[in-house]
Amino acid sequence: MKSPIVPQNITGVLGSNRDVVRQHNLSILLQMIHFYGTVTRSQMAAATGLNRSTISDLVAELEQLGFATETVAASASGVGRPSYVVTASTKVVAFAVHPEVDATTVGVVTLSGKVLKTLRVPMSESPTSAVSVQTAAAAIAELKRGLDADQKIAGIGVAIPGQVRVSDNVVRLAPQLGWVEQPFGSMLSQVSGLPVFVDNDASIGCMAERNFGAARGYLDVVYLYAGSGGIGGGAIVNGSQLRGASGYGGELGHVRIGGSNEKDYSGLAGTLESMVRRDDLLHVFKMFSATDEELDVEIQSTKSGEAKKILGAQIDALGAGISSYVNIFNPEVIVLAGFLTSLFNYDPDRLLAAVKQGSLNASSERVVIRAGELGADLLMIGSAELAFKPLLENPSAAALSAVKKSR
Amino acid sequence: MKSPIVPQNITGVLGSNRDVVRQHNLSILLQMIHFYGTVTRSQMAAATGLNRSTISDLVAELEQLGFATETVAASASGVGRPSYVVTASTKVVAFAVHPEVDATTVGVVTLSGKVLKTLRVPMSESPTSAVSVQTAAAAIAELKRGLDADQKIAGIGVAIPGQVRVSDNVVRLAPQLGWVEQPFGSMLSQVSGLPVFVDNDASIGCMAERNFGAARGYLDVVYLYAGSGGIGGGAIVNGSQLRGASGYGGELGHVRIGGSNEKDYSGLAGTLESMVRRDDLLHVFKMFSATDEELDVEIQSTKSGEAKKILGAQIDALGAGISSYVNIFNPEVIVLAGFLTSLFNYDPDRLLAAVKQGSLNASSERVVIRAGELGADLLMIGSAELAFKPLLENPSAAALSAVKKSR
DNA sequence: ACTATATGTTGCCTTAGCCAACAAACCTTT
DNA sequence: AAAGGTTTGTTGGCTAAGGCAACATATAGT
Repeated sequence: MKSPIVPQNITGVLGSNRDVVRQHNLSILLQMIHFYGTVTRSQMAAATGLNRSTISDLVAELEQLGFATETVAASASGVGRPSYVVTASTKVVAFAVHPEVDATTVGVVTLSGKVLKTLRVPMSESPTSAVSVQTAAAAIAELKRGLDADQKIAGIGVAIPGQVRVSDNVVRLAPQLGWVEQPFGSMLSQVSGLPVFVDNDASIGCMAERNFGAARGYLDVVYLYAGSGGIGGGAIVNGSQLRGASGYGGELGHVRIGGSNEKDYSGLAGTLESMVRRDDLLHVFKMFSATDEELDVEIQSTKSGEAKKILGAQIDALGAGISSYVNIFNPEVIVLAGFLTSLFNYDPDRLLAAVKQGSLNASSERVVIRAGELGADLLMIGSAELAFKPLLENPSAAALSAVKKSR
Repeated sequence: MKSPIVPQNITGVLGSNRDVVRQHNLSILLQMIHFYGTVTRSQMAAATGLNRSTISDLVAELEQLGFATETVAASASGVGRPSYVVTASTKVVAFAVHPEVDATTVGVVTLSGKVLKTLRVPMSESPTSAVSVQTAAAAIAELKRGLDADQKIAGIGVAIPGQVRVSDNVVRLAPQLGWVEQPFGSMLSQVSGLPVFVDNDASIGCMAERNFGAARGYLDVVYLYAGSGGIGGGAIVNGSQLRGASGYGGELGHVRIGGSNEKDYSGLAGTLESMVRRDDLLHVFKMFSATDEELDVEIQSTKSGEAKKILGAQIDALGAGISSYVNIFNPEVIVLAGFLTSLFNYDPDRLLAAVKQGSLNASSERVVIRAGELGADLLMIGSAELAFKPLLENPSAAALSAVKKSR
């Protein structure tokens, strides 16, 4: 979208006034307690540069809004009067939804970042979007029953294995699920009565690892996830998520890295996804399906020459792909997830060598490759973040839904 | 660099106070007149949402700082009292420096975006960094003599054909010039007594096209420039320049797109730069050296079958590269510069087809490919922007140097 | 117990931007 | 030419968010 060149502030307006200052400061403090879990008032003052009295006032407002809780310091450590400890409220929650071919997973996550509960609803066949919406809505209703009456709901975040137009929450294409142009967001919003935020699963994973996991606090991150459905990616550029004009950015699996004519799940030839395939490994190990853990055991213990050959080729291809991303993004850290972790662990030196070989010296000299940390909670935490985002950006304007108890 | 997850504001501090508001508003208004040249006070009020009286006050401060000039409307158009017209001062200038193998170009650019004068100093041999610094300093001294005594200098911006560590203005590697680890910024700063800002030429070109040229106002841009020294690139992600952790980001020419073993100027195989080579075209046209204009004439008028074959292959390779960038960045616009413009114009349909073929449908559906607009002034304007940036971000704290007239 | 240190609280102050009324400059209509 | 309508600039006073300084409070060390 065309827009003024001048940077806008958080309100989307160019000018700042006192209201914007207040909003910004509330937002900063709420983000601090959200991301770090527990922060003392003195830490807040030090980090923000704001006056003690101002912090006091702001925290009081956050508490009144129901987002924060103040407690006296549990254990006093150090000289001086102990500072109050501020914690994110457990009374504010968001739902997370993750539709897959064989199951739809739904969870409740608190503003304090804790996954309260997850429900995995197995599917006998790949669900249509309508079925998936019904399934999700039912699971959410079920989870709602487990909430207290005084809890507030920020909304629903949805992680889709496919391309999502973020502006209106439409799934453009999810090859595995067979969805094309499905307005998942409005469908689920209609049924649930809650605000819904939809995004690509790998983008969500990237953001979650940046906010709470292996890439925590880094400003420039490349994230690669590989599962049975192919390779997805995400990137953090200068601290903000790479989205692109419509939200389709970060498709790092669909980048051409070789001359091969082998096609990937989206029909593109010679891409990273076409050369690093989970199915090829399952095949050589004669497995029909396997969890990442089961596959990892096979990979790390294999004695098969053919398996070693395939692993080597996949590591080289992954290295070539990563080296391109090193040249493009000059990231500080590259986070690998899914079975890419197994490839990395199988022969880290070979992967690093392949990366070095394909990238410019200066760009690659300080880059770190590591595995994702969030495991099973990754997409639950990440999807919930989508719903928390508006609240974090403007706490005093947040419109939360109450939990209506069914009688 | 590791940092708090919470977004910082323009001061680099987390908290906002009244000073920050003032700084932000001054910055916004100065950016408006800088980028748009001439803005009325009523336009400012409409764009920023600030009150008329506030705009009046802010503009008065900018005028007092010497950055803006207010004039009564030249031609009144429309009902109502005509609004004052605010213009960027021509009294504030920056120098631009562009070292190349065969020449060093130096220019003066005003805050209003006008290139006052350029000096091209031809070189008999590729200059060392020391020689280049001396040449640039001499040219700057020469240009200074043409300035008025009441003009102020913001600094010097330098565009380097190579990788630059932006944090300390060190040229890490400039293959054509043969420079390795040259602290060009501090060297030139020492000699000239002015603040110096160094960056990669393609990154600067990208930023210039975004601020003043073909990508003006877009939030997501991919820029590709090809000259005799290879292919450089840049990207704008969500409105801000892709820099990477150390400033080496955006090396879009060094991304592997094919299985070829042909190496590029940085020794990497199968990259875009290795497959789209200006030299190959010069060779087929039996030219030893040529300007982009001369080469373009040959390209558009050639009847040679071999030339057509090479052109076709290069267009396909360029299309493959662009399609990767479409998948990665989901940009709104792709700007081509240097002789890539000629490739595009030779057969736009073929290039577009190659891009479509290699990219995901959703990502490529709205992307526009166009030629750069800024021509010869590109790097002068862009480099000067580097020097203007601190001033634009914090007008009231800007420390400008006076023009000391030699007697 | 006393001191040093760090943090919370309180009341007052400063100031950027807002507001409303009025003035000024333009266009249109009579 | 005068009157009315419209838009913008100017002025004086107002509002409120954050700073400040003094004091209160809670810890550690001696």
